[in-house]
Amino acid sequence: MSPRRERADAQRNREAVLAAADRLFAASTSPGGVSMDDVATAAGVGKGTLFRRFGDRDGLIQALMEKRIAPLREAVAEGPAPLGPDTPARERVPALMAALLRFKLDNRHLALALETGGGNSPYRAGHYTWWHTLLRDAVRGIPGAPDADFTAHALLAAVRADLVEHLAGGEGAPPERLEERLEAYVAKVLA
Amino acid sequence: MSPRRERADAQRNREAVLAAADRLFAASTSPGGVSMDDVATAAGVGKGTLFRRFGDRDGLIQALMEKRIAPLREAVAEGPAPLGPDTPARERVPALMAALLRFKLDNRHLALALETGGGNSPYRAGHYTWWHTLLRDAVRGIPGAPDADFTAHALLAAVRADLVEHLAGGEGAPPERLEERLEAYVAKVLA
DNA sequence: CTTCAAACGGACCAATGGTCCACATCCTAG
DNA sequence: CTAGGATGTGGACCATTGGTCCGTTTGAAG
Repeated sequence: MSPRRERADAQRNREAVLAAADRLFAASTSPGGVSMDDVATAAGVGKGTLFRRFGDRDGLIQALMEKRIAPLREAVAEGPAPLGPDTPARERVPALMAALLRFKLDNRHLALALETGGGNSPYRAGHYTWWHTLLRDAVRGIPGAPDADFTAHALLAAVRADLVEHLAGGEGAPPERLEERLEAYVAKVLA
Repeated sequence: MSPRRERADAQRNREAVLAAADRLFAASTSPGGVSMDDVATAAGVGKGTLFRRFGDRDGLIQALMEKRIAPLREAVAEGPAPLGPDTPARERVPALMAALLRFKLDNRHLALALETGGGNSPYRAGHYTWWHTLLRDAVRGIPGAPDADFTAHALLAAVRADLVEHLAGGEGAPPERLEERLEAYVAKVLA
């Protein structure tokens, strides 16, 4: 039952891999430009180690993402308003969306890697389900909003990594402008 | 200047490839399950021919898509209301969205292949740009709607192939239900 | 120090998108 | 009808990449 603490070298390697991967993804323009070999090499680790730890490419990216998003997740799960659970729905939904957008802006490379990564849709990732459930329940608390389940999906779609990348990266829209536009849009949906 | 008509065998082969590819994509659950080799073999054609004609995987998929969507495109560009250009914006936007959703439902495999295909985002495909411009201009005609450019992006995001697939395929939502939900959502956005 | 489960690393594998070019086929000029 | 150049063909070949395997090394418990 007691899973016997992680070996010291294992831990060191895990962190090295995570760090290297983060660096590489941030440096590359498109996630596809970073191969698992690259990551292993940059981390000074064999491929076997890499795969043993993270299972597959997707696992690595998810681990990376999880680490980065943890603070936000916590703020949402048990923090104060306007993100925490005690916030009135009307105020919380826009706040959640704004936070998500900001996160994706700040972590474009990772979000992109996660969402456009393998052939498997982002909709199966636990990540997505978590946000969807959260948002859906929040939307439910707003009278007059249409079907909460679908609305949550549609709202999340509006901040998908590649769209954000297209708007902020491809076209040169500054973050604030995007935030404004999203805010207005969300307001309209919840009106 | 006159590009000298396409050779007869070439045409025959092109059609064979298109047909085979369509069939294969329709049959496979995920687009990744269909390799270029598969297509070539199924079409009774060499790989060289395949690539000569369509350039690369993406080219093939785009050609396929183009063929399928042509009627809808035409109906929108020069047909009668509620899709054609003479439709009042208030009525046209929902109609466009409904038509797009239905199209994606009817061509799930293709839409999926196109949007989740290569590492390149769907946002660079001429396909997307066309719809976005169209929708943006239509939204502009509706007083009270927020920023038309962003709204168009957000609305299109709500009918992205993988989301549609997730809702209609993964969960078992019947098409009509989806259409209703989308309609209500769009109405809200344009209210 | 001994022991052994845990971890390592890199050679190896299979799949796949894409290229190349010797050869076949079509079309047209004469 | 024929010849010859343009166009098209096919499949061997290549490079890359995610992922596996297993003989060797290493950390840590006793």
